[in-house]
Amino acid sequence: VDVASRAGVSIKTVSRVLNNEANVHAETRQAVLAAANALRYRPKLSARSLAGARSFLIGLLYYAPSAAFVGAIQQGATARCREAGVHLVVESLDTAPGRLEQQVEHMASTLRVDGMIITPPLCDNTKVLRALRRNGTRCVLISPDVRRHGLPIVRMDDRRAAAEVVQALVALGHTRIGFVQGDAAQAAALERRAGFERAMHDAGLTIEPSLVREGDFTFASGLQQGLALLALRKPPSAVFASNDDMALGVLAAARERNVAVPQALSIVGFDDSPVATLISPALSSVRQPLFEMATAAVDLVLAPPLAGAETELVLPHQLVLRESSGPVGGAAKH
Amino acid sequence: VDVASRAGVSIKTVSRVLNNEANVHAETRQAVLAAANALRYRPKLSARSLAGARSFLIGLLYYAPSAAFVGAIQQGATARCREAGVHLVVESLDTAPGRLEQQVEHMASTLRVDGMIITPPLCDNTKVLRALRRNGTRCVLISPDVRRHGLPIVRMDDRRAAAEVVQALVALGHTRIGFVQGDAAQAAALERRAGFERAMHDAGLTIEPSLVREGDFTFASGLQQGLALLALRKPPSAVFASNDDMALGVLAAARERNVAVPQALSIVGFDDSPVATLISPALSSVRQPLFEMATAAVDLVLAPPLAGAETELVLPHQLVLRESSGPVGGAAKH
DNA sequence: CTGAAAGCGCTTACAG
DNA sequence: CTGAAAGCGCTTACAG
Repeated sequence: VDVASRAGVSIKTVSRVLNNEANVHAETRQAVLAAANALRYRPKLSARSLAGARSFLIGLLYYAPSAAFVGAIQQGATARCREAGVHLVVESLDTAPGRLEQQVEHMASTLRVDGMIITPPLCDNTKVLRALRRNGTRCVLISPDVRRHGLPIVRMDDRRAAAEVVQALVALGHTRIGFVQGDAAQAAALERRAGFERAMHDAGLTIEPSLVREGDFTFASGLQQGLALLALRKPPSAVFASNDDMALGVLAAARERNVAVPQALSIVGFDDSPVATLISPALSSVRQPLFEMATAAVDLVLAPPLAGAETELVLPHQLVLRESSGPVGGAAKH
Repeated sequence: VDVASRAGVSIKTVSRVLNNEANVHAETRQAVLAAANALRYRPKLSARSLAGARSFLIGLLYYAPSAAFVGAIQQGATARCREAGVHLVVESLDTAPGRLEQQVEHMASTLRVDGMIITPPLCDNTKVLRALRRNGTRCVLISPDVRRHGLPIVRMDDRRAAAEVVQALVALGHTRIGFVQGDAAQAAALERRAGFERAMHDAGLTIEPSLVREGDFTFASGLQQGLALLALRKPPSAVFASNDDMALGVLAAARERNVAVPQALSIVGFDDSPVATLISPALSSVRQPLFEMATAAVDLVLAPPLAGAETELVLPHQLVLRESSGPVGGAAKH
């Protein structure tokens, strides 16, 4: 009202200008802008939200995430939200009681976010997704295992990335390449394994069963399988671990057995977690485009409702070769 | 309105019941609750916010934080917010343009959060704090360097924690204890150094200048100072690095010089970052009570406005001794 | 291109 | 212990 009277127009015109609507005379627009500026006027979100169809709030849903994941995702999400003039509401579900749908339902119905970004493993929780759908909440899924939800999806190509790791190792002369698989309950673990197998096959290499080990994404399992691999009569010259935690386990195994890395054993991980550059030798790994995935997810949430219904965005990853991998039978360090 | 008519009362009474106000007849209360339940009624936050004095939103302000920090803080903050029935809005400021006050001002005036949790280094940014104060936003600071803001503060005792590290090393028989300081621009770095010096003094040990090195909290500086310490004519038997990144650098230095850890060199870090248990030997470190600090910060934000004005909460840390530290001249591993 | 009116769904301040 | 009225600050739907 103050802005309107100062600019000599109606509040409706102020609303139009501030919402960048069409059909406002250029001069009128300037006058309103000037008045708003002079008065340091800021529209109140709760009023806009109550009267209109949008809340200017985007939800980000976590369930027991790792610190590195939260850190990377949120950097992208908050940055994009700031640019888009919306705010990011972070919700993490209680891991104790297990009535997840109910928690989600309550959250969605009181808060009325414009859309919600769902991270693993919730993006594969049918009940949670159904509760959200019932509520009419627009959802975007990040890296779901299953892709038949009919919801917009943002992910990377785990299979291809894994294949590229193998190709890089082959290019360094490795032929005996060990593989440590992640938790088989997660599709990413199987995707990475499939990529490993495909690339080995494409390179004309046989996959020796004893070189393919089953871990569970933990450091302990990496250590255990690393020791097992090094104890083989003919150990591998390179090990590709399905994530960084396990790669660090393999590295610890090599240390324990006095196997030089990368001279006698190359190690490559997956995730490019912060720790990769906090150890020596720095760990070769696959950088997941988490920042970009989060950015894209915000865009999809904000996109016209029908536009992205079947969208599946596959963002480019990056293989980062550092000190932990090198030519087979490599020269001494440095 | 629907709930009111179903329960046969006025909307005002419904409001009273749902807000847990006093002065409602027990039977009336039950009837309203039953009606609300049957109708699956959920109060709409934007309407409550517009009409009332609260927004049910708490802001969490970051500026270029580390993934580990965000992960730990947010776990605590989101959990507590869920319990308190409020929502956490995460804002990270643009690191590029530098008009931080303006960004903060815009955010606070449009969103109208009930309060804001400010993390380092913003909690020491006078301009940001002033912009928030001008706006009337209730602030709680996490681990500020300066403590004269007249604002509620939540922190840990860095000095005491550092002293405890030294005491633990002394208890293991160490007398030649090296110290790697963090970035002197951060008060925590100086606090930890002060704690180191005090404990050395209290233990009756002299501080040899060559054993006290200046790092900057990075892995590279830890590596560099670690190498310098090990190159001394009489190297230390233990090194206390002011954070985990630098401790990992010292560990890398020990590896490079073939110094066994912890047999020939004990190493203790600070932060207890996720990586501490992802390496071998697992890193001894000081666990910051970040989860608890976040929880407490939410409580302070929600507390009666005047109550916590001068509050300073110092939460207990924990020294976690793992494999990287051991008795001086320790026996072989295992 | 512009505006007057109604209404979003709650809480507040007041009366009884 | 309960309720009728006004109002929070915007957008919507409509008229011109």
